[in-house]
Amino acid sequence: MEMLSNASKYAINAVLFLALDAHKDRKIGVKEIAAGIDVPVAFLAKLLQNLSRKGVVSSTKGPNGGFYLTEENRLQKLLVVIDHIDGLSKLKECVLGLSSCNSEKPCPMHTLVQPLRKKFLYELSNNSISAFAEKVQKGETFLNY
Amino acid sequence: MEMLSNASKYAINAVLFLALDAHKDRKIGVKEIAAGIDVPVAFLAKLLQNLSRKGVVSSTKGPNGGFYLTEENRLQKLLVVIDHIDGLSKLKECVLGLSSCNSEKPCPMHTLVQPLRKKFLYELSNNSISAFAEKVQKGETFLNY
DNA sequence: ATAATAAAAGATATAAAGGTCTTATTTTAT
DNA sequence: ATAAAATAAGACCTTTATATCTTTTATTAT
Repeated sequence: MEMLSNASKYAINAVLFLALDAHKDRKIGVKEIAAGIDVPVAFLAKLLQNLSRKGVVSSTKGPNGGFYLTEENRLQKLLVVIDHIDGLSKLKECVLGLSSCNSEKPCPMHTLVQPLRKKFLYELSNNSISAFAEKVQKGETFLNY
Repeated sequence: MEMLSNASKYAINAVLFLALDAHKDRKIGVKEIAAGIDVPVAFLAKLLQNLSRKGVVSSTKGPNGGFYLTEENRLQKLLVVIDHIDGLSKLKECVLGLSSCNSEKPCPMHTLVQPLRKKFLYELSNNSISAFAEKVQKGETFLNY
């Protein structure tokens, strides 16, 4: 159940950090973000550049530039972050690596794992970045770096 | 939800293969196992040596030697295989990598992930190697390599 | 005893993930 | 226009996981 690469973890943390702290007129530089979420700055820069190219986050260069989220960005499901960084294939392959495993011919772990994965994917593909951020703003969940 | 390393996947496959096909008087060499489950033979040899040292599987050298499972081996929970290969720490750390995350101060993914992990760990720590193998023998699950 | 067989052990190689550093490029304020 | 600030891009380095190869040790059958 180590589900996410460091890359995806960092990216999700950064996106939620931006959702909470950044706005169109309050852009945040990668150094500040990296310091804020305690991850390697150059590595995070790469991830944010990727997400920016894919339209998951927004950015502008130059003085007072930085990363931020538009309304459109915020409405995206959290799963798109994982999708663009790690891809979803690993989340869907047989847990034992069997190519023949499926619901008709389930491997010995399939009936255990399949419902868990389904729940995981369902929640992350039905809740937006905003939705997760709001749970933090309401004090229901926490991001203490 | 890529939960297991290749090493753990290979090891589980090998252990279940042994549970199904090997006995005290029908030991199986690593070449045959690796061919049987379609994994790299030298890599699998290392894994089985580890598991043998830890008492998860049994082995004897020389002609007619090979790997097999004793009754004692078979009664162990499947989780011990993962534990000895990958360790369990990764299965228990915060999915977002936050050291401060716990049930009192849950991260935004904690309430989703925690029950899934709990279920996963519960089943693997309560069902023996035999139990998983029997589901295959009964035709309830499948191992088609 | 000896030869053959198979695991055990150790050294080495390759690939992928994680991470850093340097050089553009774009934007803004002066 | 120019300098400064920040992202973008590309090359590079390190570590871990994956995988292989060679040598040693133990066991068995002859």
